[in-house]
Amino acid sequence: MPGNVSDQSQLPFEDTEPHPEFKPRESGRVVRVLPDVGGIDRPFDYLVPQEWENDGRGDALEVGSRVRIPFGARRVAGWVVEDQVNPPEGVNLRELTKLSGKGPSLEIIEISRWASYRWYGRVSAVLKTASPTRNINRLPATRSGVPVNAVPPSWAIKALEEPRRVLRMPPSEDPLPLIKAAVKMGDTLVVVPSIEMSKELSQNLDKLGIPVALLPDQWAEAAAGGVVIGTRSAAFAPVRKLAAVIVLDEHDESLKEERMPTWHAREVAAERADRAGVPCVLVSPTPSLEALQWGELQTFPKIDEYKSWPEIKVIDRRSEDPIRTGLLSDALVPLIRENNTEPTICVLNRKGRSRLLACTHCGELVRCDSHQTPLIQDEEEIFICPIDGERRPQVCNFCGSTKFKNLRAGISRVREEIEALARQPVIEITSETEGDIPECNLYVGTTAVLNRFPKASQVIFLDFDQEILAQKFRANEQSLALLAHAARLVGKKENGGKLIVQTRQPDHEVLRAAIEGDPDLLSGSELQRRKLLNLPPFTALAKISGPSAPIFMKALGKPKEAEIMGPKNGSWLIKTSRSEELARILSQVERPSGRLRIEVDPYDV
DNA sequence: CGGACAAGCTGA
DNA sequence: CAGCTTGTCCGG
Repeated sequence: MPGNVSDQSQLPFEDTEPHPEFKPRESGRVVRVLPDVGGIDRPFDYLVPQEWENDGRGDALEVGSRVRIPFGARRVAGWVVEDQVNPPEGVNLRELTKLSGKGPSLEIIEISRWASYRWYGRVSAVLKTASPTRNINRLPATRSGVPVNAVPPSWAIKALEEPRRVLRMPPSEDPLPLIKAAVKMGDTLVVVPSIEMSKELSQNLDKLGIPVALLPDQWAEAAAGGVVIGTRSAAFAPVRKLAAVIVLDEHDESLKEERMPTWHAREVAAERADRAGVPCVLVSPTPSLEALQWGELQTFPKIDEYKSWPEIKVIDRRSEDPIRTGLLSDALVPLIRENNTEPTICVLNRKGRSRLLACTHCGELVRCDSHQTPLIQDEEEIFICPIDGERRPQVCNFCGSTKFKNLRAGISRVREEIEALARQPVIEITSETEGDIPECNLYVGTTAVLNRFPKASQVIFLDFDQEILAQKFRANEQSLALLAHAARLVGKKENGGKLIVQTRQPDHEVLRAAIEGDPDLLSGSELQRRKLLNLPPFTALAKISGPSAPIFMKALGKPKEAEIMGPKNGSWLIKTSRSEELARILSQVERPSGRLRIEVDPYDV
């Protein structure tokens, strides 16, 4: 993970120096307010109403306070970002309208400004995530200093001894001892990738008598002090006196914000720890290359790690006849007919009834006229463009035939096939599946299916080559992380759970790493590969897209520190050797009006 | 972002 | 030229 952006001179708006010899003018106290309005990234000065100084609101008003302000013709919310400022000459100051409540502290405002510079975006967008969801006027009693009786295991103590620690924790190991060890040190921030994990953790800590503020709902409790747990946005959570920072499953993609600025919770959390001078532990069964670059790796004994990964059964499909067997090999049949106490989960990363169709008559692929992308077969008789949702009847564009064969089966069809082969009901689950899932022995779904079950007796990857051959530069890393995720559902080797992987590349390093329970088998070669190809974490990337992208790129010119690629499908890539350089180059361009998306550190190019 | 105001387009 | 759309500017 790239280092800190220490040069603060480029930050979105200038801090004026504190004013030791500040003289209150007759006109009264003036604060600088950043409006909570999309598209605005500049603070404005306001007068604090005279009566506020008498009724206590003046004392409550501080940097970070949420206020309402008159702004042009309307009233909007905003954050006080500076107190007791000397406004520029010749502006007619207006008065604050309302003190709405507490907001992010100066520390959080500063980290927000850093993040908006580091990932190119508006400060107000970040401050929004850092703010409570409802108005908070007073804080509850503090939960700091709750005694923790348990003696932490030595690995947990060791993990917290290093300022920048990467803890490779085997898939089925419990992170709770680490959190307890951190809580012994003081107020701790724990960032996790999913709501489910944050809830489970907070319940487990509650059981131990350690109360937890669960973000984003319990902002006030967090600000009062104690242990704070939450998903991505919790990287900006208030913590009273930060003593340690822990990021669980730091490799998980959901820790990255999708909207602009595209900040990564792992890096924000690490930066906070760094600024506070407290230890930061990034935990993962399969640490990201970014993390390995950033800190000191700590692992469990090899034998423990090996035992924590489940048994992995590889079904080598190279010798099979793909026409006859399709996605389901003969070796799979007895496995899906099994009945266990926990369900069997089949994973296939495809959506829709069918993903790739060809005309049986002329062999032409079914594609969208405007996007050239393969159309999805939805209900019978209809093709749908995955990009704009345009519908088209099932007629070949070239020869008018109405018969098609599917070259790659989608989930719906596979479900039917599995059901026939397994002789028992199968339920399909995708990311769109909502609500309670009926009880069943066999499920099939996209990778989203893994998030729906805490346990499984076996997880079957129907087409693992789809994962390892994906045209993404992180495909290998993501594939191993996927196996680690599944490994958690089926448990350790001694629990008897199994992962079953159908592949034509049984010797692939991703599979070898999982089989041996040794992520080093992948990360070593992966680091080399990335270095050779000049990819992150050895370089920094930004993807520029949107209608205003051409204007932005024109204004950017050709900086000599950057390599510019594109345009490809209307978007450009900017590559520099370091993220500091990238942030500096981007910040020097005047932002054009109109829609523009700048994705710094994209997961995929 | 959204309002205010200005400049361009349309229809009678 | 009213009535409407589209564009540009600006907010303390």
